[in-house]
Amino acid sequence: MKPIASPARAPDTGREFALESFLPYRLSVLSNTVSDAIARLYRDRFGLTIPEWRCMAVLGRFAPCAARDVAARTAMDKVQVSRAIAGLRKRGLALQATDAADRRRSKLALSAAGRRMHDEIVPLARAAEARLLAGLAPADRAQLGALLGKLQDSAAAL
Amino acid sequence: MKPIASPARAPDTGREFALESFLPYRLSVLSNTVSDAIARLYRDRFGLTIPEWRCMAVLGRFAPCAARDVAARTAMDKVQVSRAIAGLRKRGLALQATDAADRRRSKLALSAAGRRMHDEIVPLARAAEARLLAGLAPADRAQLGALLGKLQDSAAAL
DNA sequence: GCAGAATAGTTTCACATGAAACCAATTGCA
DNA sequence: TGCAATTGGTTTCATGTGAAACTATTCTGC
Repeated sequence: MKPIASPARAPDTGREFALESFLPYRLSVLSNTVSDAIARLYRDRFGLTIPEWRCMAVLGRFAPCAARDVAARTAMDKVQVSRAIAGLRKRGLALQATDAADRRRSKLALSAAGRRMHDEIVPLARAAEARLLAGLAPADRAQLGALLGKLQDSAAAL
Repeated sequence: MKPIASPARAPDTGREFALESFLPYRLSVLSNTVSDAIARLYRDRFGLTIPEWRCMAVLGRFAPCAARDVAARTAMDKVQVSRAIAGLRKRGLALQATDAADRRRSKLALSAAGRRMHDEIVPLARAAEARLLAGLAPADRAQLGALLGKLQDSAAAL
């Protein structure tokens, strides 16, 4: 039997359960395919993991802010954020200070080197996204965004 | 600062990089949200992991077949399949024999108990999918399927 | 027909990841 | 005021996961 190139999209007969057209499965496969490609880019060119990149993206836009704010904006938990920030700091890409107003909190920001890397990655990330969307007409893209939003709301309510 | 309930979908200004509207990020968050909900269902009610459920779904439809066929149809690698099948066998849900025509290959199938569990899960899985799609008109659903297909093709080509 | 390459599947090992424990600081309220 | 509960963040520990090694079998081509 030949390997199956990409998840087939056969119509479901109703009687048999067709995994390949089951939405949770399709989302998982798609997300993994995309994440693998993106992760390779960040890793090979910049030595970053996806959690590190997410933190960098948030700090690039909202610094200075606390780790809990980064967590809220990246859909990661505080442990993931703590480790990702530790990784960025170890390479001199992020800076951490304690917030004087509330000494439990940290004040996080990108270093100059981190900002440079961030500014270098952003266009590459946009380009990868553009390749992903290349086959879609502008109206399709808008529709896609709306549909993903609705699905996210339904999924959160499950 | 308040926690952010679900990934916001603010329009991108172009200058700043908006993680929350970055397609790979949105797909990852959505897929994780859905997978978590689905995984909880399988685990709490049936003690199955998602890889185990995927194998069960494929065996329910295509048995008897070899592990490599299961791998091709589930987008998992052979290690994941091996472990998932081991888990199913340990609980008497799957049966394994060696293929007489090619003694490297295995002949996998569901046991009677495995078939019963499968037939019990399928309607629940369909119901969960239906809840996920509840907010979408039939035309939207068709459109969603088409868009996910195009994205999958582009992503595989990255 | 046999030596080397390829394939199917399992196991091992090292590392990543998540849950829970933990420390420090702040808040709430009796 | 003071002390229990909460919050922010890190660390520990136990488990899950992936890459590579390994075994067994079959294919290839000389």
